[in-house]
This record gives sequence, structure tokens and C-alpha cells, in this order.
Amino acid sequence: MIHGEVNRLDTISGFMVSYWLMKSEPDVYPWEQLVEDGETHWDGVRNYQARNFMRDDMKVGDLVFFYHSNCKPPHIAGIAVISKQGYPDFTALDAQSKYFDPKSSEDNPRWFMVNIKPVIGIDPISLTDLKLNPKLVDMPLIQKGQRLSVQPVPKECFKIICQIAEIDEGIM
DNA sequence: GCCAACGTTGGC
DNA sequence: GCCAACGTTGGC
Repeated sequence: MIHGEVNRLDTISGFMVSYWLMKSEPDVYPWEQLVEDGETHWDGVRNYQARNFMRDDMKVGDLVFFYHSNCKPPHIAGIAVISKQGYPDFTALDAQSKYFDPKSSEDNPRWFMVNIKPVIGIDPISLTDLKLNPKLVDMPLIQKGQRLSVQPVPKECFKIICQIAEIDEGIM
């Protein structure tokens, strides 16, 4: 365990928790930045399937693998928690933003985002290692052609990766 | 509704 | 840098 410290909201115990993976390029927004910021909004997602997960499915308290993509090697860098449920992505309404979308409006927002907070950093687990683990074949991440930047993680897979990372399953 | 063209993602 | 896979756009 490298970064951060346990920071889980304790208001959510007893609720059903789902599990997710969110990709970020470390050159753009690394795990260390999330730890420094303490919380961030996940803006700029412009894929409908990923949008739907954020808008409809992610709940406060859900746990998230923070995944570093487009780097060598790509890897899981930490665990975060959803700290704010889906709400309109305001960058879509900002003409100055590179994420501006003229088809989105305040009355009818097209894109949504959530907030996340860091929970705990982990020793990086590479994509290669994930692919080599036969217990993780059901992870969407390792399916061929999977490009979603926001995707679900089966509970069993989340648990196994926590074991590999020597994270106390109590956080689940 | 089909599909060609184009753009993006992201591992390699 | 390459390129496979996938998503979106827009003409027809």
C-alpha cells in the first residue's frame, strides 16, 4: 500500500455496494492527483454506455478501481469511492471547454458525471497480471476490444484483486 | 435502416 | 507509431 489512507464514508455501511473500474491516463489525471485533491468530478466522458453507468447505476459508497491507461504498463493504481451520485457534466455546457457539446443543455443535459474520493493506493497490478489470472476471466477490462472508460467489475473479481493487493476485504 | 467514412481508444 | 476494435455521423 503506497498512497493515501482509508477514507471510506462510514455512512454507507449496510447498503448494497457495486463495483467499478474507471480509466484515467496518468499523464492527464493520475491517482496521486486524486489523493492530493481529496475528491474530483469525473468529467469528459462522452460515451453513452459509460454515461449510463454514471447517471443510472453508480451509487454513493460504490467502490472503484482507479486504472491507469495508455501507459507502460497499464495498471490498477488505487481504490476510490463514489462520493457524489450522477449529475450533469457542466463541461458539456461550457463553450470554452474541450468537452463542450452543443447538443447538451441545462434543460436537457446529455452527459453526466460522478464524484470520487481516494480510499487507498495499492501496489500497481498490471493488465498483464490481470489477464494471466484465470479467476479474472469475467472482468470486462480484459475482454478483447473492451474500451469503456467506466465499466462494472464483478464482485468476485473485485474481491480477488483486493486479495492480491493485500487490501483488507473489510473495505468491501 | 444500411453502411461507408471517419474519429477515438488504448494496448502493443 | 501502428492498428484492431469500436462508436458516431450522415448520405442514400
